[in-house]
Amino acid sequence: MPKRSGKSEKPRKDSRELILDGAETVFSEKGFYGSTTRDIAARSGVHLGLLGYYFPTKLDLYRAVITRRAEEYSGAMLASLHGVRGGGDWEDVPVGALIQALFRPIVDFSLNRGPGWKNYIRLLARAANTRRTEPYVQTFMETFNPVSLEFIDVLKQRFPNAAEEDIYWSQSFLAGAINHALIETEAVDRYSNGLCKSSDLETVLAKLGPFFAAGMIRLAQGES
Amino acid sequence: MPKRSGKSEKPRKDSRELILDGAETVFSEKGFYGSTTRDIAARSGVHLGLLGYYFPTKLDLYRAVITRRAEEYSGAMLASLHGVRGGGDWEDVPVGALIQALFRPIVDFSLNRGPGWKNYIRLLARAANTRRTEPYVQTFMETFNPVSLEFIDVLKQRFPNAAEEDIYWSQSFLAGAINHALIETEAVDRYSNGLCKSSDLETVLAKLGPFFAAGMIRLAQGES
DNA sequence: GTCTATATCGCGATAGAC
DNA sequence: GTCTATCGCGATATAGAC
Repeated sequence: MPKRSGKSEKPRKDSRELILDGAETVFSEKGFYGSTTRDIAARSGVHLGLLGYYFPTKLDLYRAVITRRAEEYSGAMLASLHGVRGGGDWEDVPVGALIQALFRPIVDFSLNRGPGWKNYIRLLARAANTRRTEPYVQTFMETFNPVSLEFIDVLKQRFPNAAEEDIYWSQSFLAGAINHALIETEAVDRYSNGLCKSSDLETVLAKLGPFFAAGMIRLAQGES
Repeated sequence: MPKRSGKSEKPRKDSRELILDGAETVFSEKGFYGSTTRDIAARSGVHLGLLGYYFPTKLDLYRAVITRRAEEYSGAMLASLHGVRGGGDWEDVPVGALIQALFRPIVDFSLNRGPGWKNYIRLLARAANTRRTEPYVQTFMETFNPVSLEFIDVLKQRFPNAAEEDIYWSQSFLAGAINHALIETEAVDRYSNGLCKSSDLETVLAKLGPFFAAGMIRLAQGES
């Protein structure tokens, strides 16, 4: 072990964790190709050569960043989604509440769990908006597709009479909107002259619930 | 001029256009940082050094790709948007028709005007989902922000009693959804096992109109 | 004016010294 | 476990061929 010789030494993060933190920051800001390993090494405060020791390739490093927090994150989303059901039937859950339950952990983790989580979530939103042919999104897909599929399954139970394709399109529209918000392009900040802030995820969640509930209900009624 | 000596010679594209075509293709698939000038040169069928002759930097090339089709594209969107008004009042235009009018040229150009346009539109959708701090989105913003602002202005007239911020959030959600669709991540293809195809922009447009009309109406009613 | 060859320098990756 | 040296590829500036 690197930095823990004696018993009462500072429990300082080891190099591997420092690298993951730095990579998380840089990848979330610049994307996979826009990030350089040299920049990641500098921000992590470790020597460049060490990256190759812990993570043979840049792709391995990216995957490790995704994997590190994946279980805690996807678990929180699924728990929150199923928590809103209570003991009853999915058909009794208001659609807006259902949507907000799924995304509540995103907002909480991004706002209240420190910059690491905020960076992580932005990194994931970037990956979600990337073509599936890119090799670096494979790990993201394998890890988080089950969450999306679970949500889709819940939607099917919530709208048992809706056409299946309308469920899929609804989920796609919703995913696009939330990812756009999580990337924080600051487009809405500019258009609104600061009235709306893309960093204000609480407001995003508050608006997103009724907005997409209305859209889903309309589509499910077959009015397309 | 490079390749047109006589009168009856084949009107072959000159190198500059070939480079722009190749760059459009590569940028739309891999993004700015994921694309290499060598790849662009190879796909354009020109020598690498020629890129530097016509476009000093990769950024200049990217900007030129955006600029080449910008006027025709934004003009078509604005014309279609204002065409749906007819001679009457914005408040009389159905919201779904208004949304579909804005995006109708996107679908038409992407599906019926050749691969160059399809690539161009995907490239723009990528840029729209990129943080505004990235230098390479500057040209995109300057060129297409007026279109978004015009649409926002129309929405304000269509919903004169809505809170301003709800107009901005509505536009943001809509932009996120359409960009996600135009990037064609193929996420919906996988979730639906091929039932829905992200390349099927006609269906996207058909679903998107009623879906987002319902969302906007709900938000405009103040039910957030 | 158009195009090619080449050199410089930063980046990803690796073998090996300490 | 950490750092050095180095290689091949990336972006790009330049000299000069046509």
